[in-house]
Amino acid sequence: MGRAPCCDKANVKKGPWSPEEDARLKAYIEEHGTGGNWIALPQKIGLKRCGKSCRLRWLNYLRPNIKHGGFSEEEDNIICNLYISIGSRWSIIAAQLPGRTDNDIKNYWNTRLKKKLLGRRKQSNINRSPSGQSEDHLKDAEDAHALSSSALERLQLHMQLQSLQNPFSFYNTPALWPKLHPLQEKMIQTLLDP
DNA sequence: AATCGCTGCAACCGCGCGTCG
DNA sequence: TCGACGCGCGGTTGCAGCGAT
Repeated sequence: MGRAPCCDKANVKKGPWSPEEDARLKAYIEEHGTGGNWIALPQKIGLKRCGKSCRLRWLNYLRPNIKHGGFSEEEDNIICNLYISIGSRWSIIAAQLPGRTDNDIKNYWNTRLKKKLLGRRKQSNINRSPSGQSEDHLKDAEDAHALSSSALERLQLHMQLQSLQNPFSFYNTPALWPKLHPLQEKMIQTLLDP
C-alpha cells in the first residue's frame, strides 16, 4: 500500500497557470495569508489545483520581490561556491540569494552554470594535460581545483561573514552539514584549519 | 517553408521529516 | 508510542521557443 495522494488527481487541473488563477491565488494570499494549510487553500478560493501546486506557484512566481533570470557574476560565484561546499541543497543556496528561488537556482545550475563550469574544466584540462594520462581520482581532484583558489577564498570569506553575523549559523554547526564527497570534506577542512 | 534537434524553464512527482491528535 | 497528515525539498519531465539544416 502506497502513500495516499495529497489531492484528488482526477479533479485537479495540471499544467501552466492562467493569469486568472495567478490573480486569484495572489489576491487571496495577500489578503488572508496561506492560513498554514496549502491543501485546503485551493478549495477556499475555488481553484481546481493541488495545494502543492499552489504553494509552488506562490513561492516561485507570485511572491513579492522575486527576481527572474539575469543572474549576475557575483550570484554565479555564490552558487558555485555553495554547491562545492554543500552540494545540491538548493533551498540553502537560495537563502543566500535574496529574491531567488530554489527552483530558479536549480534550473540555472542544471541548464547553464554546470555547462559553463564543465566548459571551463575542459578548457583547463586541455591546457594542463596534453598527455591525457590523468586517472579518474586525479581528474576529480583537478575538477575541484578547476574552480580555482579564488573560489575557495570567496567561499571562506562568505562562511566567515555568515559566522560573524550569526554564531549559531549553519556554517558553524557541522552536525547540520550533509554528507560530503571526500574531496569536499578535505576542502572544507582546509578552510576550517587555516 | 518545413522539420529536426537543442535549450531553458515551468511544473509535477515522490520521498523524508516534523507535527499533531 | 504510533499513525495520519501536511510541508518542504530535490530530482525529473514536458513543452514551447529558437536556431540550424
